[in-house]
Amino acid sequence: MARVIAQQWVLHVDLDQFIAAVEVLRRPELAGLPVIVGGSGDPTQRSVVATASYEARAFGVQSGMPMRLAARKCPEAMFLPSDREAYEVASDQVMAVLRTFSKLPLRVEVLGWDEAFLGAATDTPEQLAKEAQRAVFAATGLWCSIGIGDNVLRAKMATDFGKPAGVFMLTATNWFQVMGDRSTDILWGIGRKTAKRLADLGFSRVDELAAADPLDLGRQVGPTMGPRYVGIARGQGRTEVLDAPYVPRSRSRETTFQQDLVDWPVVRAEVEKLANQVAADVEADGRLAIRVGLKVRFKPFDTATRSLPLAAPTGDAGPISAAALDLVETFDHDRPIRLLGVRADFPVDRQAQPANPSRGRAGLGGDAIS
DNA sequence: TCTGGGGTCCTAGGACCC
DNA sequence: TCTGGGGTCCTAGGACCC
Repeated sequence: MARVIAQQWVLHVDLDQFIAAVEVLRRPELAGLPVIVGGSGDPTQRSVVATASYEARAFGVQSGMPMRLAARKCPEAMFLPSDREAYEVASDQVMAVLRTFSKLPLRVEVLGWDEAFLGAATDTPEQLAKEAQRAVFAATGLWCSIGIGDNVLRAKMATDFGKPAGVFMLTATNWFQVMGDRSTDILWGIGRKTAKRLADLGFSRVDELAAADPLDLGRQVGPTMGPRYVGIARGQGRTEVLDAPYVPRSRSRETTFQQDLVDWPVVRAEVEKLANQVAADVEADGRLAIRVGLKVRFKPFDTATRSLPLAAPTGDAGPISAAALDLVETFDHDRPIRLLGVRADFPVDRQAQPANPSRGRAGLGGDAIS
């Protein structure tokens, strides 16, 4: 008798209102109330909403929204400061559960604090998803939603339909039925700007973009991006879950000042501070930087960046901050500064496979685009 | 827009070279 | 100087994601 091989599935695990949920866990009296987390917790300061609880979202508060605006929409909310360390601890617990809860061999690809792909060969993916939800809740008190797909893109897109605390499956079979008439900007990798550009070219809906000729679109938006957008609209994506460790391409630190900087010696001092932090991060990675970049955001909100190769690869604060200070002199000294940022780049190893392509831009690939 | 911080990747244009 | 035709590298900016 032929041995039946279980089907390969991708599960996308996404914690529900993660940051707000972690805050409510340690302050149970906040349960059921509108909670908004971001910045220092003072909604009159320059910052944005990191996460709003479902109760706060009912008032129109969303992630990424300026805190001042959130405070206007929902003045009775509890405003809390963002506490990275607490979220990292909670995230590590969740990822540890995902690596161990099942007897099946699983691949785990971490996408961020509150997201991961699971790769598994099973004929009962819904059952596996529910086991994962129960295991995460039992260990951490946090609920997650899970999207199941035949590749990473479909799994990722499925999750939103399962929220909160549910499971949803999206495959080649129901992709167009579920997604076809939606606007392209809900797709992973297509944002507001690109959706507008595509709409101007006649592709507003997912099914319209999916029917486009990849090479034609490539001529209009670039040879890489054209075929990629069409592939995304068709629901195509990588089928393997990559559990290789994440290898950063760069390290950066930036600060938005509560009052714009106008005093150049202060600007230099802030750049040096940031450069020293970046150098410490580089050193902690045990790697050598080859290039340093400086980002300057002027009043009101226009941003410029400049960068310089280092004379020799280094992890030392001396040359990194010297390069950042050289760069700062090339900018306009007469304009108030809202933000400063320093970045160090590592060499790109063209041999190495992207260690974790789902960080940053959408990590697609896999299926050929025909 | 009142618009954070930490990342990744792609593209266009200029510089440079033969 | 009335100024070729690539190829490649570097840089800044833009778009996107969590």
